[in-house]
Amino acid sequence: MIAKEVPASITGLGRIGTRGESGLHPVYESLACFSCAARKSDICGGLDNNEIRELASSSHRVQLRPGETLVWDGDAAQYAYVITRGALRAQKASDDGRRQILDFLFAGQFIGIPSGTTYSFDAEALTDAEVCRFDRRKLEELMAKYPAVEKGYRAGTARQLETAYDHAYSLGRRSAMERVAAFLLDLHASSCPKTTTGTLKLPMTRSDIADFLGLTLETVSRAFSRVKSLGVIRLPSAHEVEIRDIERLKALAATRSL
Amino acid sequence: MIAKEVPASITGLGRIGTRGESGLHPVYESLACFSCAARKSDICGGLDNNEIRELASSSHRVQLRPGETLVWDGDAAQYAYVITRGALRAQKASDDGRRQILDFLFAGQFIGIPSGTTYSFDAEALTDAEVCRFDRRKLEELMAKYPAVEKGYRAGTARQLETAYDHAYSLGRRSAMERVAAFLLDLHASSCPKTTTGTLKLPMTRSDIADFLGLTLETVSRAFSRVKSLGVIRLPSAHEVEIRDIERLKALAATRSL
DNA sequence: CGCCATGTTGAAAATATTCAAAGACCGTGG
DNA sequence: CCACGGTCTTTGAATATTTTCAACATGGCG
Repeated sequence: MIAKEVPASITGLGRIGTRGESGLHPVYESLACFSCAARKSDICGGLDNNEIRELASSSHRVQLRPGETLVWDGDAAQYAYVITRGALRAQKASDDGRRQILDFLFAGQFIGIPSGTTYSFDAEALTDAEVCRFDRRKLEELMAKYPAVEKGYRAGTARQLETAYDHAYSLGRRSAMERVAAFLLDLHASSCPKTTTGTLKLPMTRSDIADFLGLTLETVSRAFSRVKSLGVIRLPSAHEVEIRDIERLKALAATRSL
Repeated sequence: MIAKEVPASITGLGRIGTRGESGLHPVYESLACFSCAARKSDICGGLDNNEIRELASSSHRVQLRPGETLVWDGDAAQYAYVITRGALRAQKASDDGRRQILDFLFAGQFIGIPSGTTYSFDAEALTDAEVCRFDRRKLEELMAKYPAVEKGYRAGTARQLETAYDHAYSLGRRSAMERVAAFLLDLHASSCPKTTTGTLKLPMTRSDIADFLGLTLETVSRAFSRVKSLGVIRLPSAHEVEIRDIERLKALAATRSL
């Protein structure tokens, strides 16, 4: 399965007509970056509209279908990516079929920059998604040239480490109920898609959640039902969660019993 | 408890007499760095003997007693540290007394550099230990001036992330037996102290191991006994582990049953 | 020599998993 | 538009693993 690629420099909302066509009058040309969901992300956020042209000139938009794998754990890391649309999961898989999801990734987050030479996880699309692909060599040049990019990279890496450490605490020390409650709170605070009324739209399955929380899908489902029966959340559907009492949810996320 | 501090620039094995005295003839002056266990570490390893003087001039050696805390989770990160002797644990603690150890740290590893503004864990000495303290501001200057330092920092951070991801896999998806086996293999491959015959000298208690592996100390103790009874390790004492059959240990670390 | 922290082992209890079955949802094609 | 098939979710009951509670052993250190 080959992902579709479009140069970022000619992809943009300022254009009328189908994506990717060219030859229009320059006044209609608009950089995809200008309206990109990741415009304020760690990597792109530190550059002004002129500087970002340089970044865009060495980037391509890549389209992903649900289930499509963007990078493989252990592969040589030639590219770095910034997610511009949709959701992905970062995961470690073992040959006996077990899987640990490390994080769910949404627009603005980057993949593949910190590792020295190889990717340290699989990254797979949960939904239809779009990423902006950068050549890592070129990105290193840009980091050297624009300290803001370097700084953004560092901030992003620091956040990834922090996320990983909090996750380790959950996996090692929290009960199933606490993990599920904490998961919902994290999603709530993240850039996970939400309805206008604030209801979370979960792009992942119960099995994904289970593999993220170190549980089975049945245990996750039971915990969801339990939190619902306590009146703390509503479940309009299996993939929609309305948080009705965030304080009690916080209590559930930090209390060993119940 | 205040840790003792000694300027790194006048601490060294080339000196005769008590640590920290000054005024001797310059020919006896020897930089502590030259014989430092962390000389080849990520931060210091990229600098030559002349460049390292500049690094040393803004560093201090700090002595730690067992149980002493070097940095606190959430505190403003003014300093970065490189471990030069002994062992520390990096951990997350919650106010209800639960604790998750994120990593055991030995000579050469650094603490406190990636985070933007605050430390992301407690770092506490397991043994008598010594760390080399750097002002983070100064270190940032050095990173800008010497790309090798910057590169070492990135390599170190990438390794920390990789370690965290592998740990998440263990915590979320491995059985108690697998975790203990994998832990021993990791220690074996680490810079954890060993006897001349290769026997591991564990600087941590069963309780520390439990809090690292997301288990109870009883479960860890039972797993040690089990691996021992299988003839895969010997336990000359509770804190010494001799690996007798590393292939079978690897099998134990990757097999769900047993 | 004895004390206190640490480690080991056993039995009961709690938590999560496994196996199983039924229900809900989604997209497709008739 | 509805029926169909497959996937995902929920729930129940039995089982397995780990934890908890408890007792005893060990070992370092005054």
